[in-house]
Amino acid sequence: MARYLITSAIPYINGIKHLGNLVGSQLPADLIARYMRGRGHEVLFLCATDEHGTPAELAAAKAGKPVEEFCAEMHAVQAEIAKGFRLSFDHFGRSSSLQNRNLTQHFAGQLADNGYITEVAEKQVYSNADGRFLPDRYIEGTCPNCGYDKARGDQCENCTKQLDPTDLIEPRSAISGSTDLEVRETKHLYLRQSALKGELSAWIDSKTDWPILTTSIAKKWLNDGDGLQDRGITRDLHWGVPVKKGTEDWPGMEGKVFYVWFDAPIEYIACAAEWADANGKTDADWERWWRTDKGADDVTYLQFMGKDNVPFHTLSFPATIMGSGEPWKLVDYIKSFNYLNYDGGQFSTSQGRGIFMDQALSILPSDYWRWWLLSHAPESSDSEFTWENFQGSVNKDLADVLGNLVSRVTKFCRAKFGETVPQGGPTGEALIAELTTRLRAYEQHMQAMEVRKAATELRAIWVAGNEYLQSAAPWTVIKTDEEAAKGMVRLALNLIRFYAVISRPFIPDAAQTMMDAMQCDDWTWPDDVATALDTLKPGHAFTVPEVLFTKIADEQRAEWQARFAGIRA
RNA sequence: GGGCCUGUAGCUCAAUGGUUAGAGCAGGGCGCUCAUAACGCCUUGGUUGGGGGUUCGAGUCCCUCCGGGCCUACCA
Repeated sequence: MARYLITSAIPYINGIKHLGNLVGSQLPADLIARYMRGRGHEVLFLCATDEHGTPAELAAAKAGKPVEEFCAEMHAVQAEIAKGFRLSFDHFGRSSSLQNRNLTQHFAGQLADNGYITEVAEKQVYSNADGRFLPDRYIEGTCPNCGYDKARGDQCENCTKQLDPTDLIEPRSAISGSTDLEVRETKHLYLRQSALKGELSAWIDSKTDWPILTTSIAKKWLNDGDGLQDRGITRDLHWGVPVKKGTEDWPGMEGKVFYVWFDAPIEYIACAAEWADANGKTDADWERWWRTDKGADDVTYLQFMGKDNVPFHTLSFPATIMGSGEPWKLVDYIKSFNYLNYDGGQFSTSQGRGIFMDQALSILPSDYWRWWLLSHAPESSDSEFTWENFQGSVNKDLADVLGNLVSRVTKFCRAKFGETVPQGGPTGEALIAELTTRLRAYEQHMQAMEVRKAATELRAIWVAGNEYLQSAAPWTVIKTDEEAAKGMVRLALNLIRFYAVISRPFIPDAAQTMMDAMQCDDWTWPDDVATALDTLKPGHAFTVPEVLFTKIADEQRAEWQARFAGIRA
């Protein structure tokens, strides 16, 4: 038995995420977590909400609530939706937790002690009307290059020219519209990533099996221009982890907080501590997942994220760990994803375009979404959601191939032999051979985290069941050889339980329904297919389940297509 | 501007430089009647974005052009 630490990129607190966010991190992480558990491995699967930063402050203000209250509410909302999608986190934490505050301050202190922190005085735009410093992109004005009047302080969206906020003509606050802006000097802490460049490069170079998407982004940042740059890790905000050097005050840093991207990955660690605290466990219980000097040597650590998160996970966070000089576990494999597009354009949180997680669950059960999203995961390039494709996949794969198989087997048996597994002769050698080959391929794809290929193989395994029934034809055989027909049906009933076990990572609810119908609770992974298909013995009672998957009708599809075309209400 | 990814059948995708470029869906035909009008079998469909090059051999490697996308360090 191996041990797997699995983390999903932590979703930002601000609002409900769309299906593109889901398929890029939480969902594939859940797939692998469930699979590894199914294989009998010890798994700690962690996720959290990323709560600090300017957008959270602004959203809270807009909602007329204290930011702490806003975040607590949104965390509860996201936790509920995660449950709805059956995301099997061992703990769903919060980056604003006390554990993360302490740990973030601890790391900063370690980094400072080891000489990896420098203080930099810089000039930044301050808005008197808003009473806050403005990040570059929160300043708008006219582009000096093309004259576009909604250019942002970091870049003009119209002509794509990179800008400095002071370049803008007639700059104004994007928050209040105020033009009462001034440039102030402020001091910030920088993480000296440049001093760790060699170590980071060697580490990245050693990861030859990582997705190209992951390593190419890391190498770009390492080698582009002057190489890896130091990064500011503090901000002039109220909402965040107060800047401290361990437990000591940090002179000159009063009133400042750490940058969200400094404390967010540390939450992966703090979340394990939250998990321990929430479950009456000791420090040793979580440290054995994270400290290589306290038992984490045999842990394999897998991270899942969208491509926009890659620089922070390949460089900044590892730099934090390396620079601490402490034996924290570094990630072993980073699975990164491209983006999911929606009907010819992008999913957009700000424009409310596409399907959001709560909306998805309001129209169809989670398994429908899980299956489509995972079997179309944007692994090698951006992929595209269309309602036609979704309807086709769900109806064909889930309803026709798998759902109908369960129906035909259980109903045939009930009609001919009653609701118990019949006694019959041996059968199905060819099927067992095929399933064995395909199951091994499925396992390899899951181990390699090739999500699409795993889904394809799983579907082929379902199809094999229909092929078997069609060629065995118990409905014909029963007329001349009842014993043989009974053997076929017994095998087919066992096939349902077998499918429940191996399909559970993709479609946990349907798997549970299938298992319940077989009145069984044996989720043992089928290392030997022949043995697995002999689990339900003659005389074992079963029930005919409700239809596993209802098909999506054309009218429904058209209605949803229209409903989600425009702006989110 | 720079870097990276990507372009393969109507659609969604496969193919360590090595047989005749393969699957699923959609389309066509046949079979079956247990089943959610479901299932199975057979089948149509390709100048691998264009052009050039390297090689005994290129979807794959190189150059170039065209299209799509992402990143470019103070959003997260």
